[in-house]
Amino acid sequence: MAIKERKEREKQEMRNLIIESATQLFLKQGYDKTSIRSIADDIEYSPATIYLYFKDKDEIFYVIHENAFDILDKHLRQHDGIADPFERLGAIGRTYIKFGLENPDYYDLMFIMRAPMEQIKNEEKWKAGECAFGYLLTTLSECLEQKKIRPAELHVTAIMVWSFVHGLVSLYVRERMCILMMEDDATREVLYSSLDLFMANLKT
Amino acid sequence: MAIKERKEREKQEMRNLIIESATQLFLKQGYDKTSIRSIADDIEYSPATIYLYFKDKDEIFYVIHENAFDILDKHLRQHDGIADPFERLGAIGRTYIKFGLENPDYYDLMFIMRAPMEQIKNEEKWKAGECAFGYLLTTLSECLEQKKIRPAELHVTAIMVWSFVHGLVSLYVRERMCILMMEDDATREVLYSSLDLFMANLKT
DNA sequence: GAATATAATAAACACTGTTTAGTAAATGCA
DNA sequence: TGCATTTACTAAACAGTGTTTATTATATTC
Repeated sequence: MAIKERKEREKQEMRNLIIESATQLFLKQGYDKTSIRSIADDIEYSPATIYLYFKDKDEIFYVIHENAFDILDKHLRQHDGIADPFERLGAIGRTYIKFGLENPDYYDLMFIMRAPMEQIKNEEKWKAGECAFGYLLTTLSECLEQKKIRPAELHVTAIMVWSFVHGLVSLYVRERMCILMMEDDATREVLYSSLDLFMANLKT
Repeated sequence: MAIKERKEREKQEMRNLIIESATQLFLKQGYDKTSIRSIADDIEYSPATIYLYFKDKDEIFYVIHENAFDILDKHLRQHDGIADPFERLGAIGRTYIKFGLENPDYYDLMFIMRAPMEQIKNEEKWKAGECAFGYLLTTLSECLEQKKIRPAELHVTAIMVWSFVHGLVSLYVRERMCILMMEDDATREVLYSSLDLFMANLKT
């Protein structure tokens, strides 16, 4: 019965085709403008076909969402080698911000958008997200252990750090940094200087 | 020619009627579900009539957006009496967070949503927003003058502070704090503890 | 080869924001 | 007062959206 396996493979290939097209369109023109019909056009199938492979639009973007978390995770883990946890924390922070500025659409989908949240709240609660957040927790608990930062409850510290970098990126991504009335390059410099100041304040 | 004045008044009344209805619907069911047709239904006029008073949906929500900034501004200014700028800063922070948690839809419209941003970028650049941000700048420059906080460039410091509180509120409002896997009350407590920790780190 | 299961789609449904063409009432002027 | 003009309003349409249903053509099973 190799036919069933082939069918399964073909089904997965079709799902991949849809995800690839959706990702490409999404990164090119954003979530709202990526309609089911535009994906269907792109892969040269009818819109209804897409619903044979995905429950709804959210399910498609939940897969992209998961992929984005994998990419961020790879970026952050590249600092695993840094022995000093405080230095590692700084590197993670810079990389997080860099990821957000360079992949605003991914960042939006992961941490700002409301759309595919129904999926996220179910499933293995934040699977991918827990991973990156877990990495922050481990790094911070090392910092606390070695008294590199002010003693405080681990989760409170983690939320403080995450909120700060998320605030930086999300205000930038959603164009609220225009209040600075600076050129884009100057604005980005303020962001990174702001991270340096934050880290200086954090240090014991 | 009192007729012209009456007509002008009636026009303004109609605009107010639309805004009131839109605000009420928006706060009850959010931006996306507040359609032009639902507003029209509510005020018992045809959808096309609304377009005689507002250019498009964005223009309606830009007015609500402005009103929301007025409300936030009033909340923040209530701490004008606090003489010590560092204490005042803490009070402003708490009030900012409280406003966000208690008015998530207003907060969303003001600092997260993409929708009525076209309007904001034009007009008297951030008029209302500059006001609240300006208040933060004054308070922080007093803190710097009196050496209550670590010396640093004013705008860098302001962005650090704003990003942090915005991060807190926006992660909460867009339901990313569920990563803590805590009850809502406990999560809110973490937020406020996180503010306390941030302020402690900020202090010289 | 006939019966069944699978894959794909055209067309429709119920929405959305917005525009256009046409109607009825209020106003300005003689 | 009577007529022309401006104003206020709307029904209907347009071009989209996500999603569902009924139907057709193909592939698989027996």
